[in-house]
Amino acid sequence: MNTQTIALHLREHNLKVTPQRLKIVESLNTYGHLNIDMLYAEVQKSYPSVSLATVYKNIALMTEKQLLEEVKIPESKSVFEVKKAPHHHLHCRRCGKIEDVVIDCSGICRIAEEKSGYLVERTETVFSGLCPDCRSGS
Amino acid sequence: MNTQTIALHLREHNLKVTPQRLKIVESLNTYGHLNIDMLYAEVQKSYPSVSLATVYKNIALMTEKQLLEEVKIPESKSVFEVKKAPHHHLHCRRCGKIEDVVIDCSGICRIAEEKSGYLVERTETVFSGLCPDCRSGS
DNA sequence: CATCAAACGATAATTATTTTCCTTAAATAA
DNA sequence: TTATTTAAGGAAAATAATTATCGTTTGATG
Ligand SMILES: [Mn+2]
Ligand SMILES: [Mn+2]
Ligand SMILES: [Zn+2]
Ligand SMILES: [Zn+2]
Repeated sequence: MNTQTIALHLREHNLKVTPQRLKIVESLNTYGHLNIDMLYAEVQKSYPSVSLATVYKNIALMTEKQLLEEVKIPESKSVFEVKKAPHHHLHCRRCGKIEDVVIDCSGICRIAEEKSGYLVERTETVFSGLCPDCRSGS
Repeated sequence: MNTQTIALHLREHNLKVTPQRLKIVESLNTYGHLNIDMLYAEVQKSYPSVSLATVYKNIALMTEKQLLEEVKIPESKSVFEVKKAPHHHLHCRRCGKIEDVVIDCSGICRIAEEKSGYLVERTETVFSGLCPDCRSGS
């Protein structure tokens, strides 16, 4: 996703296109999943005078507008990502890496509905363990 | 789980059996999943002079000792529960109810491993939607 | 009951997040 | 291009959440 596309998305949501916002979204495009502190550090690289409040305000705003999404990971800080098609997450307990994985969960989802009587609209799964690198002791 | 059993569990982990701790665990037994504020309010009912710090300290301690477990729910505060066999959660976006559901996830778990090369040790799923009550407009 | 360490409550300190308010800059139209 | 409008930025204050400190109390043990 390039700058033009990001700008377009911001405008679609009636958000002004500012360099700080572009940088936030670009950082997320580059790294996938970042927490507040990492995001602040990234933006600071390009805009040393950026305020932490600006990062907070923009993340909150863009998350509200469904441009970004918060992912809650067991035993660690929430990370944010650019919203995309529904998917699930892998989390390495050793190096902290977070990766996407697309899996069809309709099966267990249907079972959950049958067992509980709930109407399930959304399923979020986090698989925790060891990534390939950390598995092989490297 | 009765008071004696809870006391036993506390002692097993070298934790002194205090009325505040008993009340915390009893509250979780009664309500299943509670966040910090609800837990503090519950303990206050029996011990009006309890300190919020005591609740925080005990939750942290008992979670470390694996007596309790934190559950992170999308778009809402973390809740705590007494640790039990692995299971998943249902969350009603309307009334906030949180329920357990036992589902075999070994299938999608294996698929996640194959797709990613990760070694998956733990799978946490939160199904969000509407509980039976909220479904039927009540 | 006496002893001792752990836990408690009160409160201070720290960390995280949100709000305020004035200045700056993006969007839009002249 | 420039002027106007308004949202967004930065700095700092305010608030919320969590953790640490410390003197006192209490549970465990003998
Ligand atoms: Mn993702
Ligand atoms: Mn549960
Ligand atoms: Zn790893
Ligand atoms: Zn409900």
